[in-house]
Amino acid sequence: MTNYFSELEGQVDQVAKRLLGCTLLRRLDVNEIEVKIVETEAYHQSDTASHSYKGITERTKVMFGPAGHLYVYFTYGMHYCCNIVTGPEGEGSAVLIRAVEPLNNLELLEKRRHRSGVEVTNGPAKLCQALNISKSLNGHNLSSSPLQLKLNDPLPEDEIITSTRIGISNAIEVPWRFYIKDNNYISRV
DNA sequence: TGCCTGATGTTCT
DNA sequence: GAACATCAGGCAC
Repeated sequence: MTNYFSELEGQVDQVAKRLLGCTLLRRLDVNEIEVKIVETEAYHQSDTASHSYKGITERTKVMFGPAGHLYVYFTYGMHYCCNIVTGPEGEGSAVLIRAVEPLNNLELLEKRRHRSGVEVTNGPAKLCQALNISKSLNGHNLSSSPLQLKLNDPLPEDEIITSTRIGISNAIEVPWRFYIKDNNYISRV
């Protein structure tokens, strides 16, 4: 039996697509929150826009670790973003979770965000705030509580839209952003 | 409705 | 010392 996350060890852009439609289980106190991943972006060490491009540092070492772990970084002085580490150990690749769709406990998430509707989780820093993901979860193994990844059946190709990434200044032409067709929670069109 | 900018800290040069 | 995988509020149109 191979590792539960052996599917995450493939090409990072393929894994980014594979993660669409999968479920994240977040345990907050007594609540078990489920969200569906609806938008992702792939990052790889061969790619100038990636944190791992310049090699292993104290910050990026998690990206070079085994697949199925969480890479959380702090940015712009006030925001956290979370990535799922992919690829074989020693390769610096990860998938940024850009947007999720809440499947339960919506009121709790709205309360945490002081916002309602799609504004609760339609951005990488927004979903981290909603799910209380911060640096303490950096390097966390996603096969265990309090944050677990459930691999659902892969989505059919025609449900997935591919585009270039957003919010970055390098390698903006690389088409490594993926999202679910006709979903309200994607961050920008 | 849509652009512009301030907030704010970590990381790297 | 500058850049940064962002967000939300404010102001102009």
